[in-house]
Amino acid sequence: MNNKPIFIEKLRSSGLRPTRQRIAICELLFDRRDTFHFTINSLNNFLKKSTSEKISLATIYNTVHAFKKKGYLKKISINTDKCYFDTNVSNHHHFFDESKNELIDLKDKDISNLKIKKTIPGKKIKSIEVLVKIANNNHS
Amino acid sequence: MNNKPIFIEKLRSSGLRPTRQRIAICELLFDRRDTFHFTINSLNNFLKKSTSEKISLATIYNTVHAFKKKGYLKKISINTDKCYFDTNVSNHHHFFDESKNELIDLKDKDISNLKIKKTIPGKKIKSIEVLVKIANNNHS
DNA sequence: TTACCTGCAAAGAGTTTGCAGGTAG
DNA sequence: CTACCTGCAAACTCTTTGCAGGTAA
Repeated sequence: MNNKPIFIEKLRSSGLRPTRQRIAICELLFDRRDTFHFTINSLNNFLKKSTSEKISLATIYNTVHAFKKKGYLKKISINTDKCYFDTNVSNHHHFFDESKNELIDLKDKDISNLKIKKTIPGKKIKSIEVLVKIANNNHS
Repeated sequence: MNNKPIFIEKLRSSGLRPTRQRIAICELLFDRRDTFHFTINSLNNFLKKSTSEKISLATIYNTVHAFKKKGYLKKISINTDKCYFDTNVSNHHHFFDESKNELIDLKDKDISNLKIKKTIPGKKIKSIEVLVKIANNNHS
């Protein structure tokens, strides 16, 4: 499919100029049905394969951060030293497969209804994230 | 209170030599009723205040990692670029106060019973962590 | 005495920044 | 033409490592 015009419009309407690099990143990230999880480094590798032209690391950082600021991407925390990003910005949870260092989406319905019973005066809840770490059965 | 002999014994029984530095770190981390949350950097700052002698950063890293390996500390993930550690190694969850960049413990009873309904063949659950981000009411 | 530990400084990994040249509008 | 964007390299932050000297047992 060719969604390039859609991405150009998406960028433009966000106040981001639709440069070749940004369009290539959009195509890689958003031209798919499933959620896409990545680190800057893995994104760089994917881009090397999908685009003939080289996109500098700095540009990838810039673009990912711009997309995050625009709400197109979400940052996810794991006890790993890398930042993971997720193209699924809706409220959802994750499996983290420690055997493969890979994130898997969990839908809301995959988790029993979650209620936080404690409140802190003057503070409001911004988000609730559940991270379920998994590993191969034969793992120690 | 003076629990130094207890810490010396704790270290020794873990196969760690009870050096001045390690004892000072033990006293700061474990000589308290409450859970203590810290980053390497904040620990360094606390140590500067609590101990007259300087403890090098490398030693703090070594010691914290040794303690983590021994199960005395736990690493916690947050969408922040720093590593947080927790002296409460039991299974529990956290508030992360984005206004103060501060962790607060959530007891199991503070959260409704959590069930993961999805399974992945060949994988088993290693841990379940809930992170509830909070911020001041007046925050944007 | 010997194995282990500490402190320093250098090296690494991941990320950010400054700036000159390039490009969209 | 002008503001914005890219690529490079240098800088930065956090963490790890190598090694010489110090310390526990």
